[in-house]
Amino acid sequence: MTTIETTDLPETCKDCSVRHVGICAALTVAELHRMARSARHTSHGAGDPLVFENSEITSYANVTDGVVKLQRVLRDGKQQMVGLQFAPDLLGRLFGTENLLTVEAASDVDLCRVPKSVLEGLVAGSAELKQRLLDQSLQDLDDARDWMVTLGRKDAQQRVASLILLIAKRSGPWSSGGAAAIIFELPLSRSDMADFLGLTIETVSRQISKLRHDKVIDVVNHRQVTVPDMARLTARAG
Amino acid sequence: MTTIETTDLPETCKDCSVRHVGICAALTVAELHRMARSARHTSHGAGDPLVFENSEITSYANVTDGVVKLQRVLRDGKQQMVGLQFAPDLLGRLFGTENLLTVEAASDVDLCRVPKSVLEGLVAGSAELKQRLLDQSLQDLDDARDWMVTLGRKDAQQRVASLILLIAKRSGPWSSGGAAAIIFELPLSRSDMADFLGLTIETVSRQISKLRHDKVIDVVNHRQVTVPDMARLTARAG
DNA sequence: CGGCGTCCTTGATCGGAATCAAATGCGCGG
DNA sequence: CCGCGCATTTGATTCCGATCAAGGACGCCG
Repeated sequence: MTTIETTDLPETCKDCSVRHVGICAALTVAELHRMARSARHTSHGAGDPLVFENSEITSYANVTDGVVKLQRVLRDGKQQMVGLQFAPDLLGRLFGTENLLTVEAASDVDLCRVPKSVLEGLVAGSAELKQRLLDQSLQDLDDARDWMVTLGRKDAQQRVASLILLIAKRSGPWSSGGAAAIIFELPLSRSDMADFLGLTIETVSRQISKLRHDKVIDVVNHRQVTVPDMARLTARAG
Repeated sequence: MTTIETTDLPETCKDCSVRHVGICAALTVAELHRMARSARHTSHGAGDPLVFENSEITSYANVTDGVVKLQRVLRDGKQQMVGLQFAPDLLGRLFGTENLLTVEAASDVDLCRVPKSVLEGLVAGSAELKQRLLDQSLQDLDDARDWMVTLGRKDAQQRVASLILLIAKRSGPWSSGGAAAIIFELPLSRSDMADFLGLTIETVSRQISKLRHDKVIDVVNHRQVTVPDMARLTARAG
């Protein structure tokens, strides 16, 4: 008896929000089964630690919902965020043996964890998957380099505007032409934002107040942001 | 008649310094021939522009000798260096259509240029090559994230020490145990260093003077650096 | 040898973000 | 409803690095 593809999908994948994007989109049904057999879905609250720096890498994880912070901690306790991952990004340094980063849930997060050996086996067998991973790492590299410019050459005002812009863009694909206001929830606390931006909490807060005073953004409850005019925010981001 | 591998090598590859490393090490002799047929070696003096931001990508290039700067320029003329490439790194954003970076020779540089379509054809056909490129981009990503920490959280002294340390490590593999002094040539001008570090020329110069005064490094002719004790330099780098 | 240009160093002052300190707002449990 | 704890905002002061401004050092070319 022949069935259509969807009925053959592993149970865990059937309703998965990332089934058709990210690395899962690059897999055949057979490969999906192989992965799903050892995959496990987990949920985490905002602020939960997901991976500790210097721990051994034993699994990778697909972000199926929420936002995850990647950070590096200095000996003196200061920390710098080096990336944010949204669904459907893959978490974990491929082919690494040791985690170089601390990973924390920024918002509530759902993960689909896959043992290291299983994913690496799939990568070895699938040129398409390898291609997908290469694409993501190249994109991450572009993003990291963009952020280096922000950290190295922008002042506090431009940095804060850059971050809000970044989140606005990833929150909802927005019609670039339209002048409609964008509304979204910040997945980051002021402290997180400071860590991302290489600033202090106080400076972040002051710059947000200034942007608000200048009517570039509106903020309610510290978290919900409205951007009436993306072009004006973009201009502030340098 | 059977010949040993080396006699079958393309002429251009026979004496090439990167023949056995980087992407070339991942290629079969046949693939090397295919690449060599359209490859072209070029030499460039320090400071020569190699690639302009926003230009179309038409070729990739293997760095066979020297050091290359990757930088991003802001509208107001400020610039931030986002990476350094040494032999045998591959230059050029894979699968991109447009250069997002300005590329300049930091020192005298030799390149082996390959048309975009030729290299991409080879990548499509060789899992090993794809793997090698994935490895490099993952390494570049790790490096970029390391540097984000430097830019976001370190003070001027630590930044300058970090850069000298980085160059020292890439200049000559040094026996980590030994206390022998390391001597090397800086491939970067003060201005380049400032661009890399998100500082001004004056601040870089002052910090170098301070490191010299504290006997952490010795400098002659502005360029030749001696590090008597790597551990002490590492400590200064934060 | 002397003059000039470029790169680097050093000094004086200024400004923006960090730090120190306090007030306000807000959620939560009693 | 009140009081407590935490995150955020706001204010005052300090300090590091940018900026402005000279002064060397070195190489190149006449």
